[in-house]
Amino acid sequence: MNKSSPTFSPLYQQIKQLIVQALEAGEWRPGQLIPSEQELAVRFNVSQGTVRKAIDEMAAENLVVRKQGKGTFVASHNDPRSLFRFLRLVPESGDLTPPKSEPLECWRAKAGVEAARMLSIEQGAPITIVRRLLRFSDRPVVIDEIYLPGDIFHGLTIEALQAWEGSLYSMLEHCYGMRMIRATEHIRAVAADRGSAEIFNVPEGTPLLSVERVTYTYGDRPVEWRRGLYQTSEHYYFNELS
Amino acid sequence: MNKSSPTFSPLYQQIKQLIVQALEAGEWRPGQLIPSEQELAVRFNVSQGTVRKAIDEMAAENLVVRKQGKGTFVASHNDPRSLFRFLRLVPESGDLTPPKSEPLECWRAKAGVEAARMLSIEQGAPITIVRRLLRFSDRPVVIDEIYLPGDIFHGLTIEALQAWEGSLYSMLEHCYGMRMIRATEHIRAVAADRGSAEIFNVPEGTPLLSVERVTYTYGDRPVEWRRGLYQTSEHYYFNELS
DNA sequence: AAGTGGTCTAGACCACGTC
DNA sequence: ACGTGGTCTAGACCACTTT
Repeated sequence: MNKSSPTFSPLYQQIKQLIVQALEAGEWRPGQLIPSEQELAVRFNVSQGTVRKAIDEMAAENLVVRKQGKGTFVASHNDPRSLFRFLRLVPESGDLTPPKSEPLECWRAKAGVEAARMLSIEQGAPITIVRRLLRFSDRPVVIDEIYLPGDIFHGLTIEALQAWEGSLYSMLEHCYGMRMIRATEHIRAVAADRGSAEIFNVPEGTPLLSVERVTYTYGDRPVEWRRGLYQTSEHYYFNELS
Repeated sequence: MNKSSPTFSPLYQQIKQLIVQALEAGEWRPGQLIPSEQELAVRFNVSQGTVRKAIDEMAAENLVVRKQGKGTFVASHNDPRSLFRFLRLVPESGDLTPPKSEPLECWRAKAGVEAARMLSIEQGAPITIVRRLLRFSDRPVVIDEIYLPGDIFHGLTIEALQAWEGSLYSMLEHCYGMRMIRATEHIRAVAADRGSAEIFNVPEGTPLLSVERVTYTYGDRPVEWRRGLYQTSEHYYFNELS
């Protein structure tokens, strides 16, 4: 049916896009079961094998999670397994208890040049900025400054952030239906300025990791820009190259 | 054939292991063409689809590279595409010309406690240590100190390192038949000591990225341990989270 | 024209979880 | 017993590369 088409794309890719669109439209919510491969095969009028290959790719991209004998589920940031997917900081001690988030500030502003470019929005568009502290075993280890497009995440307040149990992404997913899919990070070593040094209780000038992240949702749309300062005397950023 | 076996493993996984063993044994060298799926199916007495799934996984792990119409090739570090797979440092300018390696020292020693643990060898076993500088556009950006098991990489000299055009891994692959498959990195921010500061031509105490890497070959055997210091004022470590 | 990997189908059976 | 995803097979055809 795609004979000699210049914009050829395999059938399973087309099916994948249809399923992703259904995900994006919220047809099934994070954590929920999606229809079985057989049902989807009937719905899209293709063989089960073609649906399987589409879902295989989606599972590889962490969009869904397969569970043998049970079915396929929409991936969710509530799942504790996905916590260290985006926060790659590990304590030297090996202690795996998740850090505690302590919101410091939350205010509205207009997007500057840089924030507008990173978030692909108009300069001057409304944004919400969150500053927060992450504590591992009560010790301050991460300071995050988070830039969010205001028209997506309207009504976000520091009270709501304080009240939420769990990660920021699980909150944004639950309250705004926005699922974070992938991110890119730019990492540098910088010197602690006055403010950070006080929070971390280290001398000014102490080397810190600067981690700039842009996070994308379905369709590679950027929906978050943040800069983190990581205090790495007792923690390290873990990365796997393959 | 695996009916109710407690150590059940899918047929395609067994085939994959057989092919990996053939790779490890050097039956086909890096860069070379491996037999077609049909030939392998006959050789192992399974269907082509089963061989396909085995090779699919190997391609996902960068062990081999598929090329439609041509065949499947053993992955090689000579391939320029695999350069930035292990060196995730990118210049701010976006310039993609590969850095130049400048070997500084190369000497033999006995493994200390740390090197022995990282390389899974006996303490006191012979090792070779290489110090080198990486220049991007003639500017010194990376200092590496590289620990290699001496019994694998015997006879490695600074002259050989200086003479080799290309990456260190492509040399180790070509001269010692040792292919680096995957690596883990621990990243911290540290202050430049006297020696590094001089080489980078920055003030002592300047924040630098410390990147500790353990590299593994087939069968998850560690064969390299290194510590890199990255000067990140005009470059950044790039990472993709997915 | 021939050979390779890539796609698509259809059917059988297995392993796992739930009822 | 049933439904789910997971494996395995066999065959047809497509897209790409080389001869």
